[in-house]
Amino acid sequence: MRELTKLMKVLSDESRLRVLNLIQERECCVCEVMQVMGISQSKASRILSALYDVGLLKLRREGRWALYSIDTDPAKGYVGEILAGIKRSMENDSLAIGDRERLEKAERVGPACVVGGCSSRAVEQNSAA
Amino acid sequence: MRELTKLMKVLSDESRLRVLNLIQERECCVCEVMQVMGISQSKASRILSALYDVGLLKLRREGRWALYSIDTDPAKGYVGEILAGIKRSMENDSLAIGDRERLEKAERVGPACVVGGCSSRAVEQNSAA
DNA sequence: TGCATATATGCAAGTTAGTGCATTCATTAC
DNA sequence: GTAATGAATGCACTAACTTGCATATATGCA
Repeated sequence: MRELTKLMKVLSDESRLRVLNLIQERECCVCEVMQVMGISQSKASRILSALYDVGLLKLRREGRWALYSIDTDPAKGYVGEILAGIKRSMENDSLAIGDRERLEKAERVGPACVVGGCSSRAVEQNSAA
Repeated sequence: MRELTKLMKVLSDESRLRVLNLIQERECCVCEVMQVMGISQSKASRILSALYDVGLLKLRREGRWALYSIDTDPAKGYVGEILAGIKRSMENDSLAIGDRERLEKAERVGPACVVGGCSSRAVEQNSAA
């Protein structure tokens, strides 16, 4: 029960749901997440850590990059069921669609670029959807 | 997205998940929920209201009683998917099992009894599960 | 060895959420 | 009508969460 509560708590934040949506699309590094969502590096890192801590993501290190992807542990079928529901609800969501589109164009350039403001196109939106 | 976030927020609290578990079992009134969970009347009412507000429950009035049950709106299939996952995770949870067992013995006696302490057997537990 | 880059984290401030108490509302019975 | 009962809610307080800023850690490269 504690485990379920923790899982649901992590999934109760819009930013985290949006990031989950990205990673359900493909493996991402921290800098890609911050690019696409237009958020700070610390925020992106914390979101990924939170999703990781409850077992939703797995981490693969490649050089300096931390690459996160969905951890499909077959032992916990109920998690997959919940994730499937979330994914389904985001299929037609305009905000989620926009994020996925930006993800296609995202490059693994590192956070420095974003700090400089070159990716200001992807400012965090007030979720009109 | 806002809608999904609101839903997940409501489902991110242990007490609310436990109540959901009860109502997935059968229709409940406020006083039954407070009996089974050993919580205050205002807390029980607020939990049910929260679940109701996001569309998870429907309300039926019978005399002085407010009877809540799962609202299975077919329009939002993703909600059913998430609920199914939650239900599945609670099937083998000891805390949820205990709640369901107490629900079998619960009577619709009204909150006055609980305040007096006659149902003190069902004190809220610190979720050992 | 030293510097640059990608990520993680301690701390502090602001915000939000959960809960008990008391009160109010709504329905029924007298 | 009034009283009683089940449920809902305003208020105040505490706890928990979120986030930005600054800093620390870790890896790669010269």
